[in-house]
Amino acid sequence: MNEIRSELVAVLIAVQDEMPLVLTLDHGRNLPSGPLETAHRSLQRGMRLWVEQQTQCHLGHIEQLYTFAEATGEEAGGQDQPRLIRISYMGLTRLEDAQEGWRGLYEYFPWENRREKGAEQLDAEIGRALSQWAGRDAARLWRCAETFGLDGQPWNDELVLHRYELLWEAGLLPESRHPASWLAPGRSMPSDRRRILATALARLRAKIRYRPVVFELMPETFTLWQLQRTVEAIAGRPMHKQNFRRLILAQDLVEETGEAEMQAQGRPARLYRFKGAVIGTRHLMGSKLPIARSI
Amino acid sequence: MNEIRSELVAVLIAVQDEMPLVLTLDHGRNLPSGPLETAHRSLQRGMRLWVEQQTQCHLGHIEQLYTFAEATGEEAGGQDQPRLIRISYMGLTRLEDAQEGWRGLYEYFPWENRREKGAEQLDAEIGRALSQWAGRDAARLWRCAETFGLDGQPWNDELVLHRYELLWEAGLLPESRHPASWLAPGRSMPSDRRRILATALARLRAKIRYRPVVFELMPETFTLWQLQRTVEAIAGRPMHKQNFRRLILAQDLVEETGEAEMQAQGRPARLYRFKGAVIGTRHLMGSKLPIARSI
DNA sequence: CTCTTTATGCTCTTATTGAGCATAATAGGG
DNA sequence: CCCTATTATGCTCAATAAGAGCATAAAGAG
Repeated sequence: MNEIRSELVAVLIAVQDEMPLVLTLDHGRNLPSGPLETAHRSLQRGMRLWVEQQTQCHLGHIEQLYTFAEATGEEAGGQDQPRLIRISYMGLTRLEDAQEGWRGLYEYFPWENRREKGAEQLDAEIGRALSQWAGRDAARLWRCAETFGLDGQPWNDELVLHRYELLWEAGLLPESRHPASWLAPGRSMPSDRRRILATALARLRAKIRYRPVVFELMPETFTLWQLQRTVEAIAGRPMHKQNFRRLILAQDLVEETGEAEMQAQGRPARLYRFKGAVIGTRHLMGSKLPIARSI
Repeated sequence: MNEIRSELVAVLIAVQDEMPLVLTLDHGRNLPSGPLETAHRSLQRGMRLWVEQQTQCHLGHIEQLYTFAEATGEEAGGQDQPRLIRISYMGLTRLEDAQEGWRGLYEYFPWENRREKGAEQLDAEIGRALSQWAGRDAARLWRCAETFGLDGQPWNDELVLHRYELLWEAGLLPESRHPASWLAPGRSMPSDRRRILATALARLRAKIRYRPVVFELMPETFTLWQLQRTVEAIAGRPMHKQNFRRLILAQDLVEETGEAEMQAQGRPARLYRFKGAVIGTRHLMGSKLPIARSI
């Protein structure tokens, strides 16, 4: 049995101004991390207390992501010995107003944000670089097409981690083992931290489809349009407005507050609140969303 | 930074005679576990090598499950210090013939196997015990109904872990903190090992819906009926035969070998093989299955 | 040859999803 | 006050997918 250092890594996610944000340190180059405390009954509980103490954010849904091991100290290689275990967690929170350290998640993964027009051009550039890497290797070509929705393949928004790993293998990231000359745009992070971020986004996109965790990112009351924009922010792509309402309302997840929100223009929108929170059974209720897994 | 002991725990799963099996030690009371080796590039790779060396099983799909922490040594309590980290993995494998140590997974979770008639009676017993625990607490009652499909609620086969935890809380398991007089049937395991098993089954049931991992549990060639029985073994419930074929064939996941299997009786069934294996892109291909998430 | 058994093919009904048109309620400008 | 721009909400229709059952095919047993 070996002696091993260990730490918790937290990926805290919020949504503001229709953009997903993540809490970072060191000018966006690092993620919050801290020592492992098992005094509290469970890792998850320890994680929650630690984060809430450090950041004054109240955490909603918490989810363990992945445990990484790293050969640390003596420059890795064939060394058999000392190492570091990193247990990563994702936590969702509401952000009242602009705060220190929160950065746009898509700064790290520009290709994952497909809500605006710029997407096609970036796709083309990445596609070119990938096909250069793939060469004539059929398996590679197929994998690129499936992962990035090239050659008429549909885009699957849950493949965040697959895409990150493919770019890494293809040498298109600064953190790749052998970086190519052309690099994909986007802010990088040292070590495997950006990989942890990718894991978090993938998990969140998957989760949001079938568990009502979006509401953890919303204010107490909200309009259906705000809810939709939040879901779109996470899914990274636009959805059909009327169908979104239909699905949400059909599921009996929300109830009207009776009030309406006045904006600058247009008909006022009704305000809703999440029903599940009352009974405290949100971890069980489903929440289907009209995000096609692929287009 | 604390010094922490750590180990890998493996949940190896196979399917034989239409029953899911798990590799155990110590007469079914323990799971294989071993030291953590990070010499190999990644935990996952280390896990694979270690398992294949120990068991002579070739592992197909491998998936990290969860990392648990445990205050070990001085009887836990408010102790702040030494502890053990358990990183659990699930691995799928093919089993040629009967081998030492493999036990039926449903021996540990009889209530998860809903393919035979006995299900209703067990449901009723568990339902009674649960409603006694819930008393007049509305939230508890609601949770029991949702989790175990009581009071007309649909049964959701992915809630394996939820059900296990609910039984634990309700004191209906030997490993519960305060066991009740009536206990749910099923083989138990010390510590949190049965919880790890539940995590594995939940993850497998979820995975099998959208990634073609079933094929890792199948022989090279198989009939559609065998495939269906394997899926049913994992999902724990029966499915509609004709619709199963329709869905599988529509997805272009398998191809005919041209041969047929002769059984004792009836028309011979065509043999198929999994197509994805050839290109090695199985981790991307979808595989929708006609298991309704709930009935 | 007939009956039993299992495999396979096909249809019909019923959700569910995708897409778009139509109407309602507000503000602002003439 | 009326007209227009703008956003919210309601509703319909077509395309797809899912659930359930009947019908036919191909084998062995008697």
